[in-house]
Amino acid sequence: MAALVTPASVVSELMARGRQSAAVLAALLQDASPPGAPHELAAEILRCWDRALAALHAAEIPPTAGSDGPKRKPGAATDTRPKRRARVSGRETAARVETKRTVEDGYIWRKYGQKEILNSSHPRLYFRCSYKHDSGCPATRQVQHSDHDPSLYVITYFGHHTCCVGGDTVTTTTAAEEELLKTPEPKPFVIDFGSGSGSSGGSPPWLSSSSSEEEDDGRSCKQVESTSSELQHPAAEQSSSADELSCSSPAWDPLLPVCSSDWDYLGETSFDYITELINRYEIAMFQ
DNA sequence: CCAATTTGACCTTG
DNA sequence: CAAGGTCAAATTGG
Repeated sequence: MAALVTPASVVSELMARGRQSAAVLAALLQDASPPGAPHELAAEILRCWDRALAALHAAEIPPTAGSDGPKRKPGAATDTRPKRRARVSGRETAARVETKRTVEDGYIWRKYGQKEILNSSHPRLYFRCSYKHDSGCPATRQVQHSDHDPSLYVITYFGHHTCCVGGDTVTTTTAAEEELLKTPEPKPFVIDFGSGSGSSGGSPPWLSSSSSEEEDDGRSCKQVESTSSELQHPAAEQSSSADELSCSSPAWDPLLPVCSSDWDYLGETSFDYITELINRYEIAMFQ
């Protein structure tokens, strides 16, 4: 695994980091300034990262056996079930998030399973993008109580959204979610990005759909990953106004000129640029 | 009636 | 073979 360091993997990781930095930036902006152009710009940057990552992964993962390659003998048993997907763990990049509530990430999730996990006292819930069938969106996520801190939920994202719904078009929240979204108090959350592969399927946390008792209840967000810990700052509680946020803007066009031109502009310096912005906000907020 | 969730069974991987 | 991931029929709610 670690042996293979291909240019593509490096790019992928760098892009993932950039995307996550953008997420931090968006969160910081949300807390540091009133709604406006900076927010929109941050959101667009975020989506650009998402799209780029999705495109990159589409190119990386050949469509060959990627889909449902039923290795199984067709007439096995009596079931009429057409096919089953191989498990994805370990193969795809995953972004892990620990949160005290079900984070809204701009996507509509549909629960498709629940499983008791061996070394965990709580079941794991399985969600996939509601647009899986419409758009073939491969994004999935798993939600589970944290073992160490039962008040935390560990959300793991797999795959990237290809449904173009992220962030703005939708905001169908379930009743349970709306309850959750009513928790207005801003609390600090920790974002710690990095990790080897952490290209999150949609970390701008905000929409989800579920009603299971296992999944929702906290308030603040705490995104945790493995590598760096330098990106820890108090920031906005981001999900409480998710619906207004996402509904207000027209459907985002992933190919808006601002994206492509900004890409060219940012180029190699984007990380430094974002880092500098983050540092500035960090300094400002700690003063 | 339609759509989302629940839940048990099935399938793949290690 | 056990554990984890996914499917889809049944159930439930709007």
